[in-house]
Amino acid sequence: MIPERVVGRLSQYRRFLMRLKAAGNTHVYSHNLAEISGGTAAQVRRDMMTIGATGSPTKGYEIDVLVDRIGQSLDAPSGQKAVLVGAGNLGKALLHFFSEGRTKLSIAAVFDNDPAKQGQSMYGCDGCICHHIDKLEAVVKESGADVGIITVPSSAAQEVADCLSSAGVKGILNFAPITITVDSNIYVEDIDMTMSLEKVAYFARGQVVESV
Amino acid sequence: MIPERVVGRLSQYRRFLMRLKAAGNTHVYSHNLAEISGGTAAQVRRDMMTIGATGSPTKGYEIDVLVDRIGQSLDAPSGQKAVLVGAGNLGKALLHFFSEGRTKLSIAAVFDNDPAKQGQSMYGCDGCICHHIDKLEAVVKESGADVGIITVPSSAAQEVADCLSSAGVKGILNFAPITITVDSNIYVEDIDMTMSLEKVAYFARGQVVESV
DNA sequence: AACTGTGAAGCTGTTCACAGCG
DNA sequence: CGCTGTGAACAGCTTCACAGTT
Repeated sequence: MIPERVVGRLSQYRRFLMRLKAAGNTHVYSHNLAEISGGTAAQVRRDMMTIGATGSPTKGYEIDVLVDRIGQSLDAPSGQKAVLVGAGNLGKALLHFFSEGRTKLSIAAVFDNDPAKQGQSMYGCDGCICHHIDKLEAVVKESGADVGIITVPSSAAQEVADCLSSAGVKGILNFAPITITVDSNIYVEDIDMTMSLEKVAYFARGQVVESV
Repeated sequence: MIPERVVGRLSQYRRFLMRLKAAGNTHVYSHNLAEISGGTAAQVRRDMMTIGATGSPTKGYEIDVLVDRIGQSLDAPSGQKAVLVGAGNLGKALLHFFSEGRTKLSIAAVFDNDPAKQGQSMYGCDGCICHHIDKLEAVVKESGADVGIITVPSSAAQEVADCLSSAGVKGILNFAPITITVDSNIYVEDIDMTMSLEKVAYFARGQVVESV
């Protein structure tokens, strides 16, 4: 089991590697990866150790091999599905984001309470249509999705989390700026934009960052 | 200077406190705050120590006092302004998000390259209109904004970062899934949704989390 | 010479544990 | 009693430093 921080960085590395590869490169050095991840070369090498990837002192790491190794470490071999609840601006934005995903992870279905949105086909969701939330459990079970994404307003977030939980998802990505409580065997990751903005605002002020 | 993690938690605490207050409460215990922040009571008390807040053994912390203290620690006394670049779905979602902000932080202006969006008035932005990016430097300087939010596609993110940088912002909240490089005295916070999703997907699989 | 792989050291943030208090 | 405030112990991650490799 890979530590959370490492998983995050591996995800970053991979995206960068794809980009490098597309640009025609075949190898990278640890310090290249360090640059984009905001870490050090030593840290990158540690991460490589964690997933058992190795490189050569002269050439660095071979991109194809590395991407493969990261995939073996992070991806479900047979693919993985997520459902998105909340088809507002944020939900739509995410569909666009994730649809460029060449990974083994796809959005299987979209749900929303708004009758006007139901039946609408959603970009990025394999031409699927937007369902009423009543269908959540059925769709999750049928599709075998194990990840839920919450992009509904705070007021509805807990309720949606409960639905997802009883539908059987194992992980939740929560965008509502509120703490949702679910069974402890479900992994919850919060993206709290308000918090991030307040952090930036704080550090943008006066705080001089040390330059070496 | 408060550590990054602490700033994040303080932001969370405050939001929860506002909610408690609205519900008619006057006091909280450290363990209440621990619950919503996913930490321990000891950690909450440490955080309180960091900002010099104190409570009483019998009543806990007084909400009004605490909110005030957090404000003194995090907020710019005279308010702070941010500009948002990229008025797509994500940008619009953020405007809605942040417009409920009762804090001292507001979105002063929105920019987008799309001529169809220019001149359009944007919800949540004080009735302001969407500007062409050419105006960025001028608007930033005039409004005194010191935070920039990047919600443009990856391909344009670095360019926007450069504009923001030379316009003089001191902090950037970057939603593009790519590492932007700017002068080291600018604080950059990345919100990498793809990474978060991949994390959730990873931990949703097989990984049994310890229950106490 | 420049990079990888890694034991060991170092840090930073977290938690323990307990004195003090209302 | 149950909670706060805090020195001290702890844990996990990060970085150092250097041997090994090509």
